Amino acid sequence: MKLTANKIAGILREQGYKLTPQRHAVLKVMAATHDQLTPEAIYERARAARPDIGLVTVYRTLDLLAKLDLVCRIHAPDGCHGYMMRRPVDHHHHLVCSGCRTVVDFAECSLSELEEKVSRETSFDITGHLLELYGLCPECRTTAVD
Amino acid sequence: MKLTANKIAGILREQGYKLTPQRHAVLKVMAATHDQLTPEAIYERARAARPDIGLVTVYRTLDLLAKLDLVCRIHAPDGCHGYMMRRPVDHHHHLVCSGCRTVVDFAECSLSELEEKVSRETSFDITGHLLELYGLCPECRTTAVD
DNA sequence: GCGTAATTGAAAATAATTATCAATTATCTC
DNA sequence: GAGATAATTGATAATTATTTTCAATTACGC
Repeated sequence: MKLTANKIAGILREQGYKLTPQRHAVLKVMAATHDQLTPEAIYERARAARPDIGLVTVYRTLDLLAKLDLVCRIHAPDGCHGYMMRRPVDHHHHLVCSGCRTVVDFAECSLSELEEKVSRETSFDITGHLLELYGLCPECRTTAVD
Repeated sequence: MKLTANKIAGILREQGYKLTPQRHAVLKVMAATHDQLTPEAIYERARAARPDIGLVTVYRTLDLLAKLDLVCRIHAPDGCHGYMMRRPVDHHHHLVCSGCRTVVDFAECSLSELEEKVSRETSFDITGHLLELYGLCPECRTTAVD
C-alpha cells in the first residue's frame, strides 16, 4: 500500500492538523519522487506548484511529517540531511547507492535476534535501530568498471 | 588492542602528516573519553591542554582522523554531529542511550547474510553499512521508571 | 641550524536551521 | 455561506555549524 499525497493529507486531518496548500505542495513533491531530497531541493520543487511558499514552511512541514512518521530522514556517512517519503508503511531500511544516491528500500530485517543478544549483554532496553546499507547500484557498478 | 593517542600519533607520522601539538591535544581528548563529543566539546577540552588551539583546527583534525578511519562519526535520529574514537579497531557498531547519550560498542554483526540476500535481490554491490541501536541504559531506564 | 611545505589561527564567508511576530487562512459552528 | 478562532504562514532576523582564505608559524628531513 503506497502512501499518496492525498492519503497523507487525510492522515494530517485526522491528527488535527490543517491541510494548507503549502503542506499539500510539499506532500506532492515528496510523493512524486523516489529519491531522497534535501529541504532545499524540496523547497525548489514545491515552489513550482506554489511560488509563494517559504523555505521555513518546508522545514516545518518536514518536521511535522517526520514526527508523524510519514517521511524519514536519510542518513549518509557524510551527513544526514535528506528526507524521503516513507514508502512502505512498515518497518524497512535503506540501501543507498554511493554513486548516484538512489535509495532502494528493503524490508528484510533480521535484527531482533541481534537486539536481544546485545540487550542481554549490555542491560540496555533497546528501543530502535538505524540500519542502512551502502553500495553501488547495477548502473553505477557498470560505470565504475569502465 | 586499544588505540591510544600515542599510537595514533605514530600512524599519523607514518602517513606523512605532521604531529603538531594541536593534533596531539585533540588526540588526547578523543582517547580520554568513551563518549561521543561534538567538535565544540572537543574544542573546549583541547583548550585545557592548549589554550591557543583554534576551533578550525579541531574541525580539520577531526576530518583528518575520520579520513584515516581513526575516529568515527556518530549518527543519531536527530542529527549526526558527534565524533568518537574508534576504539575496537575492528568492525563494530554503536548502541546509543537515548537518555544520557552514552555510547556502548558491540561487535556482534550478523549482517553478512542480510547483505547477501539484499544484494541478490537488488543487484547492488554492497560495500558497507551503518547500524546503530538505540535504547535506554540501565541507569536511565531506572530514572525513567521513577 | 635551515629550508620548505604543511599546518595553524583569526576573521570572514557560507550554509543550514530555528525563533519571532504580525498577517493570513483552514476549519468549526452556527 | 459568514464569522470566530486558533493554527499556520512568510519575512526577517538570529543562531548555529562549518568552510574558506591567507599571512604567519612550525615540524621535520636534511
